[in-house]
Amino acid sequence: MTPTPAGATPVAASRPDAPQRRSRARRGEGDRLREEILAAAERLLVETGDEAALSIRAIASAVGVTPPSIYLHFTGRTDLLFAVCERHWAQLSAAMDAAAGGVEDPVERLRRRGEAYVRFGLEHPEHYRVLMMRRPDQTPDRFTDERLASTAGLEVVAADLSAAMEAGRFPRQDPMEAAVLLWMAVHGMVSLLISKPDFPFPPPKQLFDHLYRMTLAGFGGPAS
Amino acid sequence: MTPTPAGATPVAASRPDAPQRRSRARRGEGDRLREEILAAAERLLVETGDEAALSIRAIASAVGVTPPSIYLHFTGRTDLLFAVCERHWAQLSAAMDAAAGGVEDPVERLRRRGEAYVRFGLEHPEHYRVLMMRRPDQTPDRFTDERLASTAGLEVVAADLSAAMEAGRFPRQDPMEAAVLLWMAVHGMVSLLISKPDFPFPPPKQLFDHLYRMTLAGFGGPAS
DNA sequence: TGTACATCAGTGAACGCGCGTTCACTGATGTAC
DNA sequence: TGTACATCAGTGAACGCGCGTTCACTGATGTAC
Repeated sequence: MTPTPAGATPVAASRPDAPQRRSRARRGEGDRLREEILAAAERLLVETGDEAALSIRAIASAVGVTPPSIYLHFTGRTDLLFAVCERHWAQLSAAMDAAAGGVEDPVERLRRRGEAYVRFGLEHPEHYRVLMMRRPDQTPDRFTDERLASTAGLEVVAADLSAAMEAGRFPRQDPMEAAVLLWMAVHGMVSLLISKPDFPFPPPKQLFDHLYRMTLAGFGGPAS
Repeated sequence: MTPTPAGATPVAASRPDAPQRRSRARRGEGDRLREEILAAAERLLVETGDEAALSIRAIASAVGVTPPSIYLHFTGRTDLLFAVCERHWAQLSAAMDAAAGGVEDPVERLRRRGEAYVRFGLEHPEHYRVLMMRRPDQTPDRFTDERLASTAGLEVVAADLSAAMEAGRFPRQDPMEAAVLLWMAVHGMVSLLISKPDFPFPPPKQLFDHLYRMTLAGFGGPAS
């Protein structure tokens, strides 16, 4: 994911295929290992699709290093796990911002953010599971409240909803609460599709269109 | 949960407080242990709120029996775990049926079923997690498709939606797909409330009312 | 330019833990005679 | 009514596993003199 940091002079620098030998970092470059650990953990998460596969030993062996080395950069497994999560949060909200970028119409902005949210979830199911579906006692406190709200983009959504209400495109109501409901709707869609992949759901695109009609465009008149 | 089966003559029969000693079952009553195991597992699930607490050893000790005894009635941990789940499915759909029982108006029926669904989820968060949020590879095949659909009550919801459409109370659309969307909406609400209990959500009742307005009652006109 | 030395990136071996599962067994219970 | 015996509900001890984490260590790298 992250490109190899510049200055990695050694020849056999961590090839993802043969993670057997790893060249020791040079004097000031101890942090190189930290990045490699995070990258390997990320890769393991994607490949196995199971957060449980991120054991200290598995990660160490994926990097080509012994387990104790992990502790040079992380205080323990939990710390490492959340360092990985940290990146996912940024990705999700960045994906939504990118999708809405440059669009003026507030309803269309909402639609695009919703689509991006669903797409992120379906394309990174295990990331989404860690972010949004984890047991709360396995989620650190700093990943709640404002952090969570900004990741889901609640303020932005509420602002677009307000604009839509101003323009008479959406019935007047508490924009923040409506934003939460929209969040719950897309979350329900993503998490159910992730957890029950064998259930004969309609295709995601069709579902999302229908959801959009039922919650946003459908207001004020029957669906087509 | 289940009452002690009749004929349990022994004096110190499994008191939930002091599960130390357990009287051996009489000759034909080997199945008594099976029930006690299931009850203990259920109790552990509720008390700890963590499915991971249901280890063979923990359950055995809760019953007052040694670990190998479990294998007299279950082929392994997985088998036992899903035997416990089996009961939750029945509970969820029974709760919804009870809530809608005797109500004629289809929209009101939908509302009551939705409320019951949310209530079940919030009152039994760990049950709900096992039922609906588990990794698919940790859920047995027999818990998908028709089973899942009937637990969520999709057919009944679709029927009520059809009736509501007939009566002009809801815009015409594919009732089964709309039922799936309503399922996703309540699921999103329940699962997010469960996974992020510290997030400053509005109170569940208010959320559900708003959700109901946005999806069902809100169609055809602005919310109050 | 050469050498002693501090620093720093890691290693190797081991710890204790709880887990699911197995196997050979025991001892109370009921039944056949 | 009394006794040998088959049955059945469990037990006790142990297995191998992967885990997170620790501790004392090594050996290459750069720096001071």
